[in-house]
Amino acid sequence: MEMQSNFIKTIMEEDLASGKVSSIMTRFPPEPNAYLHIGHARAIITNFELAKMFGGSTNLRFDDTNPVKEDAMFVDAIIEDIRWLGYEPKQILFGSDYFEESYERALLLIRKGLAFVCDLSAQEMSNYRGTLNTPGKESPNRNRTIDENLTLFKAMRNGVYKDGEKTLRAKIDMSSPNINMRDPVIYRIIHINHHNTGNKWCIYPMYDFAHPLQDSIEGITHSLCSLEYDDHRVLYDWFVEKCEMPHIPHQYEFGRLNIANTIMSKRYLKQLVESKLVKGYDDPRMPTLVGLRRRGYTPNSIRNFILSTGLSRINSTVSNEMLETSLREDLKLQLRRVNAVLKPLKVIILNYPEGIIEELELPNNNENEALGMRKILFGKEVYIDRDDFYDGVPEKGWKRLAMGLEVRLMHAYFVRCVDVVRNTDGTISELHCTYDPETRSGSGFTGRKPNGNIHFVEASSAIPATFNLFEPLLVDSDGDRPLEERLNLNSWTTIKGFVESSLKDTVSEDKYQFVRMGYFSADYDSKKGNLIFNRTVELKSSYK
RNA sequence: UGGGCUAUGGCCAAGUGGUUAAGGCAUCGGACUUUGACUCCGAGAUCGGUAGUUCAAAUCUACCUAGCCCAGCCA
Repeated sequence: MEMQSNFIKTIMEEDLASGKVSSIMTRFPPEPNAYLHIGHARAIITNFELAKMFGGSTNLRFDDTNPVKEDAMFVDAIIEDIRWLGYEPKQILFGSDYFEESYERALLLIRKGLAFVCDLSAQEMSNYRGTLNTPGKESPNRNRTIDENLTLFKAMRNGVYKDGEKTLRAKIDMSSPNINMRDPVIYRIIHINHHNTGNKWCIYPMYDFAHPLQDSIEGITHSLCSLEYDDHRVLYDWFVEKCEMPHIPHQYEFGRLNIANTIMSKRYLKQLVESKLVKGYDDPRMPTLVGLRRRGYTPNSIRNFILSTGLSRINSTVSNEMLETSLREDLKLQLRRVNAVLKPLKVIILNYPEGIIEELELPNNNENEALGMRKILFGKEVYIDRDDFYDGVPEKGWKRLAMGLEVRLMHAYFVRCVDVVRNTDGTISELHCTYDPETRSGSGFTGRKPNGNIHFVEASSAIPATFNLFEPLLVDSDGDRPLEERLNLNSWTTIKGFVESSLKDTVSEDKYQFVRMGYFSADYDSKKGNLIFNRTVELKSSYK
């Protein structure tokens, strides 16, 4: 799938055409403090695809300027996720790689009289900032001499002060209607071990200061971020200019992508994991990339999904069906279409000879010959899905089995239900059917039409398997209701059934289309002798 | 009477003054079908509102309305 036209692509084309830039360089700048989710996928895919489209490249840069919130453990996880999606960063870098240069640029700002050391406490600074409707007041320390600022800032770096005791602030405009311009803090004091730089630093640059510098140093041409940074762009440009950065990057904002009924906030995902409502960040119900992967989503399906949603300056919410459609389309021609019975109902074929097992040949994927043929078994006892039998008189239009009706067991024979055997409590224990040898698939029989086609698994060779079926974690999209009330208590169902014998060597992450049932992927816990499949998505169905 | 951003069918989204406003998802018809799948046909918007500019506007202007973001020493 090609990336469709969007405003950023247009900007890049124009910049290239006008000579404003000679090549495209983008970056994906995650903060290493959480697992990546499908929302991040939009940023990753957009940055990489856009650069690739114009022959440019993309850096992965960990935005690790706040050691109190970040953790090295996420670094490897994020790299792994990006590679899984199929992208290779030109370079893997850290914001902390630039601490020395950031410091030098801060010194430059001070020397130019554009930054000062401020003694205000966090609370005082908040009071001085003013409000959305009223201008702020200037810090009493705003007019310190350049020499004094230099001395103080160096002392900050040297660990003379405690956390929060002083900050370095840009000197801009306390009455600006844009609050970001009201003398923003650019360095704060944090005495804590940093995952990369250890205890080398006790002052850390703020995002607004660090980011434009990082972009400039790396030669980023188009720095893409989300809409809420729109108000920060003027500050971004201010730092690039005032710090006299030789390369001038430009920031462009685009909207975030949300999926209906899916919450992606870190706080929420963490809450789900810590309260054990899910089994971890890679729980197949989670919108994390590790969760989607475990569920069975492919990198290509995620990429196509993201590209199909387009890109604009609107925070959009698309339905989950778009993601599901991408998965089906990706896998449709790639996978073997095999038989699995999720809710087994035994069928005895009364007139089929005892002790005979025959082999039936069929295509692995009737839309893709390249996948070849395989054999399945058929015998006197088979399993069909309970949902394929209607206990009673079905409405007309029913296209499966019921007492007295005849259906085709796909690629085998027509069978007619002649008896329903029940347990003492009235539930069905097994079905008795008869088959018609003349209706063997491939024989060219056209004498009559069956009442539908259902799949089956031969009983003696069937391999027991566990199936995990999922529903959304949330039951509705009413964001105003408390989370606890929105949780779907049936989001995970485990059932046991059978798969055809050809699946015996299935290994973790193997994927199949189970005929009429959907796309499934072998779970990480699946192993020979104990097959476990996650249902990634169901097949579409017009049956109500 | 703070600032910024946005507004095209149910959900996304092309479109940047000029034939019947792309496409995808969803929906509803119909054909086909050894997956109620797939595939194939067909159906639906006058572009937030109003008033202007123009021979001509979703595209320009003004005003209005609605939604989102901003007052971390978070990113």
